[in-house]
Amino acid sequence: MRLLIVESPTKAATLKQFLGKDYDVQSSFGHVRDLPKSKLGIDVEKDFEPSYVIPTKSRKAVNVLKKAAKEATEVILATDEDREGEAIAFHLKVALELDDPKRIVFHEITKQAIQEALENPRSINMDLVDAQQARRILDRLVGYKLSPFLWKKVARGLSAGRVQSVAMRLISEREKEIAAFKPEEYWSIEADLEQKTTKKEFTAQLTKEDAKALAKMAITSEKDAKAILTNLKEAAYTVSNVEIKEGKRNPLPPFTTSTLQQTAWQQFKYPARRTMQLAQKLYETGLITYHRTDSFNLSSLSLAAAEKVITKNYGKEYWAGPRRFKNRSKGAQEAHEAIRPSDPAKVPSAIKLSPDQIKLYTLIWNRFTASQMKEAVFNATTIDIEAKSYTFRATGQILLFDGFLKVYPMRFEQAELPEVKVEETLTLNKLNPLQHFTQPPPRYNEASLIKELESEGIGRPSTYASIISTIQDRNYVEKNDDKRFEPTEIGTTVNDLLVEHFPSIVDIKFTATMEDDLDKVAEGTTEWVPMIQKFYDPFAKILEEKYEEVEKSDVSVQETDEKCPECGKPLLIRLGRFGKFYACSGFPECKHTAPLKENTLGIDCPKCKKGNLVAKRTKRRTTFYGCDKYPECDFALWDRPTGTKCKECDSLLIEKNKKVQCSNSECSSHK
DNA sequence: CAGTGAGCGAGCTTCCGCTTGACTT
Repeated sequence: MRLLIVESPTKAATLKQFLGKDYDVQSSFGHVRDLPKSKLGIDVEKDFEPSYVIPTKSRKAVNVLKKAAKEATEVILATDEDREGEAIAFHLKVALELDDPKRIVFHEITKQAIQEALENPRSINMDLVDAQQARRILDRLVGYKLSPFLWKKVARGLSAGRVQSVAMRLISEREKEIAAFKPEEYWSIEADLEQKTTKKEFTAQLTKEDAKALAKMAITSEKDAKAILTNLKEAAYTVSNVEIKEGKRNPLPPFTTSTLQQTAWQQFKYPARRTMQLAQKLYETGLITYHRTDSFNLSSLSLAAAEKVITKNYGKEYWAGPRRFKNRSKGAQEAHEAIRPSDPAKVPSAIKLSPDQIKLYTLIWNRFTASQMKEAVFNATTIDIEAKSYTFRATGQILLFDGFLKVYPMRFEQAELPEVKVEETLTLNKLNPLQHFTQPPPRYNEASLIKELESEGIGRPSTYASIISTIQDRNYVEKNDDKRFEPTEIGTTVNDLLVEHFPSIVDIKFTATMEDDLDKVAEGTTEWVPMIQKFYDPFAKILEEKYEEVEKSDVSVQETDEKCPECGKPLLIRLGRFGKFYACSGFPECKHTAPLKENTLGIDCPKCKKGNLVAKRTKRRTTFYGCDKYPECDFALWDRPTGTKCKECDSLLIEKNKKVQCSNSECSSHK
């Protein structure tokens, strides 16, 4: 019996079917050894020697694997072919006390690919393992050195890291751009025109004055726009150019983790976490390929299956021939295929699952199938019309062949234009001046943040969802009513502090530079210890200086003119983990605290009559409304009070599911 | 349904990336 170890139990089960009775196939459930959670675990004085432990979570898997290894004639490590996979193989070797395990890799789960892999074993690539160790150690040093700095200088429980701090910075900087943004007025002018012979109407946009493009015409006020309208009085509208071109639109590549998360957000508003939970189920059920991937690769088998499905369901003219896509994103490791249906012949309508799972499977199936379908073809018409010194332009497009759009619809605005000839004059029905204002850049949502992180090579498919959780768990950001991220006070404070004092760490390019260095380690051209040393020495020195230089009171304490209602000493505004609050300067003798006035609702507490109601959060981040005199008064409501009282019982009215009702469940008007 | 702060000492918070359940809402 030979033992073959992979990372995922689902993959193990699939492989078992291919390998038969002579093989025991087990899974490691990811990494099996890691740095200890409760301390740094790196001896910075001794060439950054790491002390790895087997986390309690991995203990069970390691025991099972140890036993299986003892019974096996041979152990084959078949973890993923990337940095992390190689490191898992190495840690398995150590944890299972293996002498000379075979190391194999395969990219497809087919009989042939597995056979080939088994015939070409190699040993563990220690350069690649070292690159992973360097990555792990650097992340630990940054995270476990900077976080305690924040505890000391801002508030306990905060955190910083190579990835999360840059994600936070993106959000923070976007907010600053929005705050600094000054909208500028501009105008456009459109002409409603009509062909004299057919009476067909269409609209054209003013694009030029003489040869000057619209942007340079600087129509920045109603006065400017009106001046043009005056100039155009009694002008003749003559067609000066007609151009008809055939356009093509190509399908998008199949999904990777990041594009699946983005699209599921755009189409269904699923948070990344939810998408991953659903995808996990689909993967375990055997319906889709592995869902944590950055690769667009498609196996030959899947391409052959796509041909069959497309010709059968849509006709031969919809089959594009096998289409392959290249990944251009930074830091892609491509250990897996793209996310696609395991068996494209399983059309979504034949699947029996929960509605949410079907929705996601359908999306994955459509995207994959469309990626192998013919491009959409359309006619694009451009008509230029001259009126005095001005040029107007009308554009239209007509779909000639839907191609992949049949399966994966994308925005396509069909617009038909009349058949006009050069020098033909048109009737002007109306000129419409339209006022616009330039818009600030939009705040990030889950989709746009993941997109930005991926394009900078920050984070990995397995971590995008957790990055989003982390910055919310730390109260650094909140989702607004549009589900877009806004920084909190504590988030802004931490970001500004890191940007000011540790600019190189929270530099958006930091990860890209690190990856270049890691590549050199993986190639064997650089040693990992000097690489880390070169980073750590200046970092440790700056950190030491900053412990001296930065004063906590400058960061998180503000003085006020107000007096403590309990003891009369001056009140301070302190910044804690959950935002700003009033605190007595006489602490610890006086323990008075209160929420900021601007956070209260301006509604008196109906129970103690002294307090004011304020929105608060539970530990699970759900909002409730309580008395600001807590703990003296424990009045609280789940739903937002309107500020008016019930006519029947004098209790507060609340807003529930967009309807107003009485907060008193005993009251006859409760419902 | 409810936190946060100071300073003394204890003990604890914290990173990223690989993988699933075992928990409870």
